[in-house]
Amino acid sequence: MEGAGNGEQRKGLWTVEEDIILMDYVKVHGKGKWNRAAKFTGLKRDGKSCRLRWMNYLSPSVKRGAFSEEEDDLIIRLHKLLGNRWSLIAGRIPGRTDNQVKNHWNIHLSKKLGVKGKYKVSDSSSEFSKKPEADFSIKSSSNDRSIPSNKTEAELQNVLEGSHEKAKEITSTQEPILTSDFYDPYLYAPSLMELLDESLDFLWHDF
DNA sequence: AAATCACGCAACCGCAGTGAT
DNA sequence: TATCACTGCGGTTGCGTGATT
Repeated sequence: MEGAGNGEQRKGLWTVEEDIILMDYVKVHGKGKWNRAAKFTGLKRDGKSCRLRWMNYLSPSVKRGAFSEEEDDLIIRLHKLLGNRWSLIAGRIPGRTDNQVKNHWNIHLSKKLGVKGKYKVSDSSSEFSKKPEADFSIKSSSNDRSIPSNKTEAELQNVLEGSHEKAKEITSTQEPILTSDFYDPYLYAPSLMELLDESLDFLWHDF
């Protein structure tokens, strides 16, 4: 891979200078091709590191600061439904990354809920507690936000498909909340979040 | 004031999936 | 069709910092 012949790779925390270099690169070339970004900028970081730094920290869509009660509540409920599918959960919480959600869960929420064992989600605690054999067959167009398959799959699909249409309606009449570059109507329409939240409610009573 | 501990966050690692050639 | 590069994800680790002793 890249970097193999590149002598020493820097590790650890990013410096301000590195951040600026990476941000400048993204400004000009856009996201993606992170390995090339690493080469092009001369950063002694590999592509994965550049990507992670951007996604988790530099991206303007990343919300900093403490999690709100609403976010906590949403995470708890989505985790109940989806298990440790952090990217999926984060995808439903505007401005939060999977890393943030994961950390927040492990540090705060798992304690709060008395979940035993770091990262462990008991098999029974999550309806969709992952495994490859499960049919995560429904894919959204833009990303791997697949939806677990089980008896509620169709319902969930309806929720999300309906949400998609509603999102278009909602977002077509309002300004994007965040920069267009990262704008995802699935995620950033507050009305949609409420809708999704309400729509999922019927799923919770089974748990 | 120094040492220790606990917590929180950022970053790394390994693997799997996907697309391009 | 096979291979490779790239991306994304979840789990884990390491470091910085504030609190406590």
